[in-house]
Amino acid sequence: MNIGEVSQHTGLPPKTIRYYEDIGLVKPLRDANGYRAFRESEMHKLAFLGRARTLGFSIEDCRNLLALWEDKNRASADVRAIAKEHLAQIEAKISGLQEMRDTLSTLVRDCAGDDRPDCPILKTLGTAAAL
Amino acid sequence: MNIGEVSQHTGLPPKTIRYYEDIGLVKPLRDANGYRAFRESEMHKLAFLGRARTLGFSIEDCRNLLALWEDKNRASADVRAIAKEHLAQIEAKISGLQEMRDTLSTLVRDCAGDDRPDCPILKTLGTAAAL
DNA sequence: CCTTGACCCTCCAGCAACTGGAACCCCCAT
DNA sequence: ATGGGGGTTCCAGTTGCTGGAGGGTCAAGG
Repeated sequence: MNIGEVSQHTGLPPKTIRYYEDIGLVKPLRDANGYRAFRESEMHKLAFLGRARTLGFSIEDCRNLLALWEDKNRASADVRAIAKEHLAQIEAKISGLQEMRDTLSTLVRDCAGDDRPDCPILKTLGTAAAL
Repeated sequence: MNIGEVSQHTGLPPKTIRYYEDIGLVKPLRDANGYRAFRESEMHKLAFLGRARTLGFSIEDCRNLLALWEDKNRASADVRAIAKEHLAQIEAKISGLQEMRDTLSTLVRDCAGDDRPDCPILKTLGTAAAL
């Protein structure tokens, strides 16, 4: 399978697939002409990676998850630990963003948004320690 | 004021302050010895920047907000537009993360997390199209 | 006067995870 | 042979800093 076909099947752009090869996540064979030749198994790995990435796992997490995926003797606890840690990070990120959102939406609500120069948003950014 | 003092007052690391000068957000004077000499106004700008950044505004947004802040004739509508746009992006990010969280927490919940190799997390990553 | 330590300076490299572009090769159809 | 749509490599840029090397400056203490 050429890179284009793999790209279609996995939804990953060719650039990304090449990048994943660069950093050692997949190791496709090569045709005589130098084209990458992906086996089914490589494609499945890439699909796996795509899904793990949409769940927000870092590349390093993906590398570990992939190794566990390939390891028939792995303990599910290992996988779970990675996922839990990641989940905690996501939750932290969510609450950080929610705080931002709350502050910002208050500011936006209080801002007339007209032609006058008076603006609570700038006022807050200029003086508030309450951020 | 030297950079260290400004750093203390604003909470921004010196490296960051130098970086902000690099990209033209502040323009401190220089002492004879080459040290940056910040005026009050520069420090206020940096404090402003720090707060805008904790609200998640991009550097480019900050640049615009700063210009508006300095412009006594600005219309609050301009500021509000930037803030609203940013708010929308934050909300998009939050809901993306919430989706991740929901999927992940289901997976983590369903994973025994013991010594056995059977793991619903890897199973899902390996096969699910439902991501 | 010299040293020590805490400042400060510049410049270069690197992080994450790609993405864009240049310059080139390859293969098939017309 | 020519055109178009693959593929290849390598280099640079993105965002917003951060770390480190290698060096100058300043104030205090011996």
